[in-house]
Amino acid sequence: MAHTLDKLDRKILHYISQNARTPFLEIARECNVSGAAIHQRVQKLVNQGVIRNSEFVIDQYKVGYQTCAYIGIVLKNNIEFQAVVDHIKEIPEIVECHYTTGKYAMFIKMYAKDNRHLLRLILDKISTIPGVANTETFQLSLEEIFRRQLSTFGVDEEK
Amino acid sequence: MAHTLDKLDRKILHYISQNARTPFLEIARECNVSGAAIHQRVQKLVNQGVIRNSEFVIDQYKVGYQTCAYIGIVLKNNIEFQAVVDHIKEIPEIVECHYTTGKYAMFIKMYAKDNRHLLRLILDKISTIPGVANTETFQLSLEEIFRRQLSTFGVDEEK
DNA sequence: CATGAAAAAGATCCAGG
DNA sequence: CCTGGATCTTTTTCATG
Repeated sequence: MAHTLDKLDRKILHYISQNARTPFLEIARECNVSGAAIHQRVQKLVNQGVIRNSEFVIDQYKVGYQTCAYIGIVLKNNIEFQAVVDHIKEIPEIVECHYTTGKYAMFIKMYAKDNRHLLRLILDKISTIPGVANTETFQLSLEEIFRRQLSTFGVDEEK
Repeated sequence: MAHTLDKLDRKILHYISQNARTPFLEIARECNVSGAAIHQRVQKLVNQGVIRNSEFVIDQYKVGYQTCAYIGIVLKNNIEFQAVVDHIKEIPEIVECHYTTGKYAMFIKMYAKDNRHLLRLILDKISTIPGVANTETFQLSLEEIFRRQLSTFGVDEEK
């Protein structure tokens, strides 16, 4: 299940997970291997699915989305999750969707332009999905304290 | 505050937010402009802070982190947030940290290798931070339903 | 699996409109 | 703010150890 990553793999992940445009040759120099080696390793990691994709991270606040919230969703009894997920997926403002154990059936992360927009999305788009019993909103303050990627890639597995 | 993005800016953001290694020349072809134009636009977006950074997205499950949780944190009265944040930042398994309004003072996202590790992190690392009154954990199921970036960049602002 | 060298593709710079 | 072209950098391929 968990892939075995050696030191070089982890070093590569460390660099490219912080900056997807780091030149492979630069990583190669840091690691004292050839550029081709980095290229082959990255290729392998992509094939193994360890690397999912790459993306430029956009500052949502600067493109007009001033509000963000986590929302816990409680479902009615005997509801088929997948049907609800299908509806969730149709709402572009929702950027993450997870199943949870405990209090809520699902947990989502959603952006909105402002508080009014947030309320409209919850009342008009989410609460009206068949099967949704109720929701609880945890509104995040405008200031995101930090956001980063996990950087302790499989430390302790092998050497 | 919110930057005005025209159609071309949005198209560029659309492509590079899905794949940070999309060649600019390819985007240029799609948009019927020169490669230099894309280059200049991206530069501008970076300078404006609309583009924050780029990253390769790692599959945490494949590198040994089987568990993920959102955790709401309640603080004791009269606690200085920053001191708590400083402690939070020291825990590498925590990948997001936000202030929240309402029930909790803060909301974090944290990865762990397994349930035992998760519990250890909560009890030994988080609960012991001076000022933390209590925490509530929403454990996410192993299967992340989806995760994507917001793709409706400032739609409706200008043309 | 790594290497170095060669070929192909892309990024960056710049003068000009 | 765009363009085309020159130039420099990076990626990718491949034969070899």
